[in-house]
Amino acid sequence: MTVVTRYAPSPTGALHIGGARTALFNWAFARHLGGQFLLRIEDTDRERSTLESEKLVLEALSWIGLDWDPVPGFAGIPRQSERGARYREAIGVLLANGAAYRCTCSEAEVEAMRARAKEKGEKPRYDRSCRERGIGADSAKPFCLRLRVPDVGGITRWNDLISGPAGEDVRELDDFVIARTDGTPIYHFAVVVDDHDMGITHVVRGREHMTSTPRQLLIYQGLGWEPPLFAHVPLLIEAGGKKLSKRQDSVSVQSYRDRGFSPETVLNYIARLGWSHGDLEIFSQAELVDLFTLDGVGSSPSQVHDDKLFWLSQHYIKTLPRERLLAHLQRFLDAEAGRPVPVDDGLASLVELLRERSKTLLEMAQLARFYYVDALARDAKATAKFLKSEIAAPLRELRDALASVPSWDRASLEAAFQTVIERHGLQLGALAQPVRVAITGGTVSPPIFETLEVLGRDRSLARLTEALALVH
RNA sequence: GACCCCAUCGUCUAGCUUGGCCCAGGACACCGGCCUUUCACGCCGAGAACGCGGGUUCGAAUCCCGCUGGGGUCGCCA
Repeated sequence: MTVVTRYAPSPTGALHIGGARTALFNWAFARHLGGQFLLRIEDTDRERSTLESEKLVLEALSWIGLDWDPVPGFAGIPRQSERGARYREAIGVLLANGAAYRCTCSEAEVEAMRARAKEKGEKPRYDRSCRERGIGADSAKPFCLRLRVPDVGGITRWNDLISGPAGEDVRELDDFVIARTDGTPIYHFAVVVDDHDMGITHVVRGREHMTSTPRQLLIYQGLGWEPPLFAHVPLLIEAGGKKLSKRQDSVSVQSYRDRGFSPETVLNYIARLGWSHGDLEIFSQAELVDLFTLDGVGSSPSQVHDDKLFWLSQHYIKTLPRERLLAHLQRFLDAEAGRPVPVDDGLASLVELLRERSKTLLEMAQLARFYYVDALARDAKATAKFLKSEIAAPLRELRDALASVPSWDRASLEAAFQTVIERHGLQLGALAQPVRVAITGGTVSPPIFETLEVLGRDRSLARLTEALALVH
């Protein structure tokens, strides 16, 4: 049997990391087994769904490296908003076989019922008053459709692929609405029809859907369909312990990207949130496909915490192939400079030197600033501390020595420094720091010789001269 | 409130199915040290957890019960 999974976002905002992780698990699970991974847009809530959100979500998914398969029988990605006729058809089946009935209770009435139940210390629910009234399609009052939940028959059960045996007594369920007064289906109903029509074999989704599984099972039953297998993934929670909210921009995939994390980093990070494979920490996309199984998924919720994220980020910055790193970096370079920054050999070499010094792409672009910026802004504190009058003479001598160095390479630069520090009885650091401030504007950079080498003779000399004027 | 779920270092987790190899392993973070022209990287080292209480057993992180704590769900939202 071919495994078919799906991710079904509702396009009501950016994709957050929890959604991305659910998508990843579905994707990796399917790919590992050589199956299909499908996408579906759940936009039955017309008020909140937008095309921009949809685009954002799709973009985020491909950004972390997920791809999806075409859905047989559908042109493009299925969207619930376009499946009205199919839902009506399925509703007709339920009505015909008595699994659903019409209810004319108003919202106010239902609310009152719930309040009453709550007072009695019961679960708030609909009291089934329309159940046996046999209301027809010709009813004068507007009606919605409710599922007739069997009142005998005990417990709905399924073997959750992550939680193990699960189920709920049907007496806990009320006759829930499956179609609104306007005839449009409610989520639970649409999901069942969609999953069935798309041939989904495994539903891998967040734990928050656990309690609605019995209801969906009942719908499958009413329709006479075989339900898929379910796997409920533990929730992702924020540092405070609460469920990640959809409205939190800080955890959107987009914002991780903007903070300078590579897609490799984000993918690896979310993979390890709730899933593990022994002691391994680093996983490429291919390794994930290779190793991902549902029994690697834990059963308790995980906090989203930045510590490991930074470590992973630097790991990938250190190890990514140059081309890929530069491709990731480009947008940060451009943003920092406020114009397109061409990556020449010097900048490429600088990036190599910066790999071990940058935790994020953003940080890397900032550290490289001195290279691609026209007018260097020198840090005031650093200037005050290192460009002092006593360094004027050595600095001037160094500049002159550098000006006449035979070739601009590490060895020659080092020789020039050596001569100056020996004459003045200085430690290398005593001269290197002022030079660093002179040519980079700050106290932090790659080793001084490499930095000079990368900057080139003309610019280095010019900046040294500039700095000499600032000596006080 | 009702129902459901969860519970190992600060964080992510291994171990739990098939009790002993676990006075609990790895990783991140933190702290200390080494290296060092700044910052990093790297290397070495330290501290740090089985929520509590009962069982069962020769033996429990692992099995059972209770408690506590945390979370999720109870919509004509998805």
